[in-house]
Amino acid sequence: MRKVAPEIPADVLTISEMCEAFDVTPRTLRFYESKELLFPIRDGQKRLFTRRDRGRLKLILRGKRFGFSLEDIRQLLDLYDRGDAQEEQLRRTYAVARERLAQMEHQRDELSEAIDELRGQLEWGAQVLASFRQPAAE
Amino acid sequence: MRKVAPEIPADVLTISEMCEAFDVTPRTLRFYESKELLFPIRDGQKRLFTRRDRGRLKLILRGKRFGFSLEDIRQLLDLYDRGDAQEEQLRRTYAVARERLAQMEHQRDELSEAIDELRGQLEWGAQVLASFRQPAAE
DNA sequence: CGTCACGTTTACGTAAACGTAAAGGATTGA
DNA sequence: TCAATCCTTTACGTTTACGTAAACGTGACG
Repeated sequence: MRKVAPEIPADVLTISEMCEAFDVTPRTLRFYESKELLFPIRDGQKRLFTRRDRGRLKLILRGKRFGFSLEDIRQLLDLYDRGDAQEEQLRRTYAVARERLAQMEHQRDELSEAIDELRGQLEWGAQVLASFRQPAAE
Repeated sequence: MRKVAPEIPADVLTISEMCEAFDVTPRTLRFYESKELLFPIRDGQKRLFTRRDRGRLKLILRGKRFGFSLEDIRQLLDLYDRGDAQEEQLRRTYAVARERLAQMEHQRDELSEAIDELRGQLEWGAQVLASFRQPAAE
């Protein structure tokens, strides 16, 4: 039974429950904690992840999908955290996000170009392969 | 003056000429040689890059634009090299390239999704920012 | 002869985001 | 009490594509 003594919020998850819930490994959660992205409370030795941690992890994973580095994410999270000077913080977050968006669009465009070029090569390859089957008529 | 003695082809480039021509660093060229992607000949200590090396480097750089790893590129280059069993080799190269194309398209699609999602967030952010300027009418 | 300029080798460093192993506490059920 | 889980910490390993530093060779020029 979980110790009832100190004030441990009821809705906390153990590390394995967290892993289950978010499909990550324990190593990942400990790593994020070491990087100050998460701040689970302790029940003796054990980590207990609060609702706040779950919210943060959700944002972290979303950030990763956006291609932000963990360090970027940490900074953004810290901005939300402090909650003071709301407008200025939001403005900065907004700026960072816009920059990142521009990067991603650029990356997408380059990728698209490479895809087109590679498609061209493939077409050529396909024709050469076809010519093996049907030796050139000329 | 370059030693005239042994049979050194005339159209070779020194390492710095290569760097100039392809906009890479010496370290890169030595690294590629160590990975058996390039095979410059030697004039004493010095590397001399032949026409063949230049052709290979061109392919290497193109391969990198396609997002192939150097190891992938090495294998493909080796296939071209051996030049035997033309059809089978080409077929395999073709297969590898198609696979890579699929990967790239997938990556592009994911990126596009993330871009759209991020755009949404930005729009939201912009509105919140606007609301700071023009306190909510309700 | 000294000293640039250019080249060489060897080998450790870097970045990110964890993986993986070792060794050991703590709780629980049989 | 033994063993099975679950958890912990510490710390080295992985991957890729080079960067960077140290120490030295070689040839040309003044």
